[in-house]
Amino acid sequence: MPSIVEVAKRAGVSIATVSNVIRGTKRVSPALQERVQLAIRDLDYYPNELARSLKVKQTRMLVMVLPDITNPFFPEIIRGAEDCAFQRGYFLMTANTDEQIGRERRIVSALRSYRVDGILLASAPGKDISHIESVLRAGLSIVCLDRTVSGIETDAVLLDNVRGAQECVRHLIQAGYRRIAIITGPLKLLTGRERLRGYGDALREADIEPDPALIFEGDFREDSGYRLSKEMLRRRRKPSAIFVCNGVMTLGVLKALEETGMLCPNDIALATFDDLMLDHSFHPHLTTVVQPSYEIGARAATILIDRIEGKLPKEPLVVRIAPTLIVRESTRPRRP
Amino acid sequence: MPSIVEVAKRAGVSIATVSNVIRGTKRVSPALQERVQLAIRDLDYYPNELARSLKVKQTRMLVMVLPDITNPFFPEIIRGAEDCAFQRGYFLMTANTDEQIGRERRIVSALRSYRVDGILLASAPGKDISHIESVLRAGLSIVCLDRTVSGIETDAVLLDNVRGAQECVRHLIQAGYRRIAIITGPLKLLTGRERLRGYGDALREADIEPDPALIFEGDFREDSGYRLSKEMLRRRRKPSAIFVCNGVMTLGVLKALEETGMLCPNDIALATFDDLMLDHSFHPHLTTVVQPSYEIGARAATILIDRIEGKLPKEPLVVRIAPTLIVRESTRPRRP
DNA sequence: ATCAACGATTTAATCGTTTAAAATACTGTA
DNA sequence: TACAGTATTTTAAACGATTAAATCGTTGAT
Repeated sequence: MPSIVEVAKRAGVSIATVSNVIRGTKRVSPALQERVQLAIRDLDYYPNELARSLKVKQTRMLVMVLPDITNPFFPEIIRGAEDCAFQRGYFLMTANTDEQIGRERRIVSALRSYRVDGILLASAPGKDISHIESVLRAGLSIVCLDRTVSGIETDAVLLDNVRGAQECVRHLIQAGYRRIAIITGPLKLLTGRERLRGYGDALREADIEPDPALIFEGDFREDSGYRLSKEMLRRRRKPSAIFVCNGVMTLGVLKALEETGMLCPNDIALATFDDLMLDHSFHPHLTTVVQPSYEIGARAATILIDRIEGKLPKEPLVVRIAPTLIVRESTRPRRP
Repeated sequence: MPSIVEVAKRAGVSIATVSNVIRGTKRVSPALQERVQLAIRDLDYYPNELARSLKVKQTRMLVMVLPDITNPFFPEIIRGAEDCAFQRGYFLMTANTDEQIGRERRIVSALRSYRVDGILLASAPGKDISHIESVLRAGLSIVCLDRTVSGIETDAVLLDNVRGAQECVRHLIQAGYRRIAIITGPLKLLTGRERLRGYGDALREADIEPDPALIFEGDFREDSGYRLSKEMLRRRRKPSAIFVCNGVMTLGVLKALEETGMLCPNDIALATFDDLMLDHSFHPHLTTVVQPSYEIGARAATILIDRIEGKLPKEPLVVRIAPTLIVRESTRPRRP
């Protein structure tokens, strides 16, 4: 790999001149520009970003750290962030923690050593968050995504979970359902707690006292959706509707329904978070709280870059994005 | 961010000593080791990987460049590669090209400037592949994944597409289907062509002449599955089975089936590539050619790292991974 | 003709590491 | 006590860029 000195030599100029024509920092005469460009072509020269970053102390590199890349909810977020980053001259990549706080630590440490300019983080649950604290103290910018890291104040882009859940459950109630079960996310996750809160709010609003026997704590993975709904369908007093707090768990619920031979919405109604692609294939179509994923990603990247470039006031900025409720057949109004 | 000189100062030693205790390159006395470690703790020092990489000319950074992060086929590949990379002391991230060769160019160029050690590439289709050629000439290692870049010789990990398709179609024939339609991938992609070939092979093997009217070229996206199957179901002479060449297109096919009111497998049989999660929710369960995605990723990363470390002979290494056919209800044997 | 003023170019210091080579400290032996 | 031979530590030169400061040429005014 040729370096700037080889380009300079070949063009018969100093390395400063080469640098200036590449970056356009200073005027250089057309004649020299020409020669330098030619040398660059000839040698197939690509500036060494490591050296540049070392000198100017910024890498223009952003990384999104995600807990579970197999959750189809995330890819659109990536695209939104990527597009935004590119527009503003940054480069975005993705890393994956598998919901393990240990891996998250490792990755964040590595990113710190690589001196990336900023991190978009959907943190894995866990109590030891010292890696985040220390990286923040070191001056790296972090924007939280989808979930916050509890006990830490940063910029964040979050869904308005309470409202999303509330509207959805409210809709179920209006459609005539009363015994509404919920399969929540992990309650150590903000997302999990907030959606549960929205559920409770909607019930109380309609003077229904939330029944602890109808609240099932899942973990956002398919299997917990399967297990928990299996369990609830085994009970004598079954719910008339289930509200599932994310799309992946819903896959498990569908499997359980099928196995128990229950039909939706006649035997039981179903509403869910996250619009996976399965609304096309599963019959009936599911009533869903849809998150504007692309927008969430784009928004988070915007804030991150603004923060990096010092365009934001000191106080952490927390943005809540509104979800949309899409009503489909799986919650058809109940015949009285 | 403190640098090595600050650590050295605080510990009262030279920077060389600090470097030596961090990297363990040379013996240093326990006393000094102690002092240095302490200084590192106190200052919360993280070595600057940019400086290190600049000096030693390697970054230990690998990047997987994917065409479509929303295709659920890829995430497991990422995990396989990630695990392998980590084990061997590398760091892996992901970038996304959105199937646009232009974006791929940009990303690959950026990676080149960042001096990453290697790239795992599932290339976007396109004729201008000069960016790949030039990056290879520069000595960067690339392992192709899922698809090759036509006209270029590199290491590659590919599915045995011909065999996968062939076995699947053979199974359809044995189950009594004769008019078997195929929805292929884009034929400019190796994957697309090979699966079509397997389809043809299986038919001819059974003395059935492939009927051009039953061959539909899709693009691996959901919409093409929908459109093409809509079209084929409008025909007077319908096929008795459809073989769909990837999972995402199958979602479209299912939607079309539902809209036209056709039932599977009674009205039409269905077999597909890629086990998306939908086998739980869609009834009946689909006969599927399953790719061992995790293994593909792990294998590709292994080869990449071996190549980087010079453990491989010069000739490009091309590995074919065998898929597995899982027979489910969607291809139930036909009643004669 | 002289010289100030300006524009174009080069020189050289710097970023934070690694690592050969030099310097220093320590050991045991004669 | 002196010294060879190690073991440990330090010095200093890279790596490949950026950029302030110095230098070099031109112009144009006097």
